[in-house]
Amino acid sequence: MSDLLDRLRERGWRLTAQRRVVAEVLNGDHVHYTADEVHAHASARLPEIARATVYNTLSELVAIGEVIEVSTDGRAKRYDPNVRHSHQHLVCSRCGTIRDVHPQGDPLSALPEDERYGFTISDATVTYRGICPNCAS
Amino acid sequence: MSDLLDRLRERGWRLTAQRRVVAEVLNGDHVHYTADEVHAHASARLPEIARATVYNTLSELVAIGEVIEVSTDGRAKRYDPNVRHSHQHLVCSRCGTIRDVHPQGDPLSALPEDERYGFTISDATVTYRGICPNCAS
DNA sequence: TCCTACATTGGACTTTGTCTAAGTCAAGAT
DNA sequence: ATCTTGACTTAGACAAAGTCCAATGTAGGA
Ligand SMILES: [Mn+2]
Ligand SMILES: [Mn+2]
Ligand SMILES: [Zn+2]
Ligand SMILES: [Zn+2]
Repeated sequence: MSDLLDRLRERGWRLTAQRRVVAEVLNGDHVHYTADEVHAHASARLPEIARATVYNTLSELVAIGEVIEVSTDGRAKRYDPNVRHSHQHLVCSRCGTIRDVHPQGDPLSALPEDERYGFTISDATVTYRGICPNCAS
Repeated sequence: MSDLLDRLRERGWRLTAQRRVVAEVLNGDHVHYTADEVHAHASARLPEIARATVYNTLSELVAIGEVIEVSTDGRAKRYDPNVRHSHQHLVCSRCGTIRDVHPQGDPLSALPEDERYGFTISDATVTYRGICPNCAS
């Protein structure tokens, strides 16, 4: 569970107070915050941080590959610091809770050649949906 | 390739001029329009149709299961009249073109029991991403 | 310490979608 | 054929999520 902040320091990323708190918010397992949630958490530590800065920082983290953008529904995108192991997501249809999952096998190999339409395919993302134990009870 | 309009008539759906043109727009293979695109196409036939009516109609079509809502990116949702055969999507990362695909096997069986976190899983959607032949050349 | 290229800010703006109150109409009943 | 009525449509206000910009601030190298 290498810390996002550590990874950024190693890269020699220009480190401002704002970028630091954003990186600190994006830490832990199964973390999938929206930009607004990141802003809310960051504001607790650095009240004057601007919404635009959170968006800027998240976009840059995604661009350099240190954070993944996840859109599980048609709502706000979520930001995921778990880039170490490629993974997929399991989402509760009711409350929106998200868990990281690691399905076996390669979904890409399940797609027949005659259905590739000449595309150069680079990636397959899988989203599992269901009801979490909390919402079921 | 049963026509969406036919399916709606069979259901005894209240048929207005507005609903008719929306259903006519959502016809064909690999059709995945955004609400705005549906509105644009519908306006060509019925200029006074309101944006809200398009949204209302699409929501109802989704609710009764005659159209599927697809969100491949974090942008606008897309509406898909192909509900006959369950399918997945192949998306061009550059131009956004979408093709229907039918991968082999059940992605659900690839998810180990110990990674289900007590969820009752009902569905798995797969999105393949790559560059289409048009964008590659 | 100074400089400056890069980061931050607040607010306007855009895109996508929802909501409501008032007007219209499809289709069953007479 | 006309009436009736609940369902449908409309315009525009509103909301959520995200982008853009010109002015201002600052991290980090010289
Ligand atoms: Mn994740
Ligand atoms: Mn489709
Ligand atoms: Zn839940
Ligand atoms: Zn393309």
